[in-house]
Amino acid sequence: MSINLTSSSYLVLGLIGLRGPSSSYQLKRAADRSIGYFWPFPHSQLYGEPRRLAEAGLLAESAESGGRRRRTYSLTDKGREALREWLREPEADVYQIRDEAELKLFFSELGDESTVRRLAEARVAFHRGRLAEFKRTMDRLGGIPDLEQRLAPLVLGVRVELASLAFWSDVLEGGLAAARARMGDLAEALTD
Amino acid sequence: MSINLTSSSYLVLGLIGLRGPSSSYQLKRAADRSIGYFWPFPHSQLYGEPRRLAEAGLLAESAESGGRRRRTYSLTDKGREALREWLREPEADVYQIRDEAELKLFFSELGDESTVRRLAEARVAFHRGRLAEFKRTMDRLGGIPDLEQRLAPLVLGVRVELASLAFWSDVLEGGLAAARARMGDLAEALTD
DNA sequence: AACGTACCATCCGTTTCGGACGGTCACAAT
DNA sequence: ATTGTGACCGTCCGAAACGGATGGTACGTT
Repeated sequence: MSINLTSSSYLVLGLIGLRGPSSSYQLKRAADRSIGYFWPFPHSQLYGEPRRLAEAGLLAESAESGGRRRRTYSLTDKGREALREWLREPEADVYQIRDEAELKLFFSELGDESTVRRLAEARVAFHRGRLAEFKRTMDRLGGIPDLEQRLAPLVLGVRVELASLAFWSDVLEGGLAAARARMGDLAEALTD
Repeated sequence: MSINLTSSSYLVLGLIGLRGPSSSYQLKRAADRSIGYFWPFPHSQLYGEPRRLAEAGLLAESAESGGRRRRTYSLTDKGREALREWLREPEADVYQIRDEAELKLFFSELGDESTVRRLAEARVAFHRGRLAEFKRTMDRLGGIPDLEQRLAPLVLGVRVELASLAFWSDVLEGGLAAARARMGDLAEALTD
């Protein structure tokens, strides 16, 4: 009856904790607009995982209405407790960045001379796009009070995106050497 | 005979392109110290993928010596061409961040009041550690000339890590509101 | 000769992925 | 009334990724 919970399990539990009773589709929608940026999650998992959690007693499942095959899940006490326990632990095991652009950058000496410049152009546009998306979300949620926590990962996201954008802009303007020169003081950051 | 090449395929091709003929084990070593930071890659793939690429004619395979089951792979012309073509395309399909800490941050309102602070403490230490690692690598490679390209992803990594560290430090010092206030000017970045 | 340790390769059960497919509902145009 | 359309919704399944367990080799040290 006891299953092992992954970060993805907690994503599901947490989303339901924040939203209240939800169907898989609603979870997918909610994830796409928020935490999906920091934890990619294929929609098919949003159907499988809740079922697993329901079997383990962490969620309550209620099937529904006529032709619709929709199921609604809600947190049980056990589920809420599991979530709290996870949050009590400040450890975060998973931290992964997977960026094909950095792959191309690393191998750029195997291409021609325009490789880096063209890559930088594309990446400046890309990160601008992400920032614009983040801004839209922040503007949409900005007015609502007591949202500091849900906005927080977005704030971190913006700061990371600004750093990436600055890097690629520097590459575009002054090449790799410039991007390195404007890196900031590493030694200082380490001794504070 | 034609297989579909993933980013991971190009990681293998590229690594061999940079290093010259290499065994799987050498690739694993090389990846761990460099590009592995930006493209997680389980060691078992470093044995399977080259074989696949050899079957497709992109790598040449040479088995070796006595008891050792070691195989050495080198780029064929076809492999080198595939790599160049990939580099010619500035598009980068994959960009994923997967950070369990951001998950906990997003759901922090479901925990107790100390959740965010404790998380921030742990994360400051974590990102300091990553920066220290990056610094060691940069110092080790810093002296060698003509390494600008291979250092570049590391430079981006440092800049991103500095941004993350700054975010969590701000949270620690002034809470989420402070972290948001010191976010930098989003509108400005978007209009440049 | 025995030991320790780095080096090296494979296997295999499990999880994740993502796209294809198929169905339902509300509403509007015909 | 019928058809159309687009959003809504759920499942399946083959393929790929994952990562830990296992087991062997080379080589220097004691």
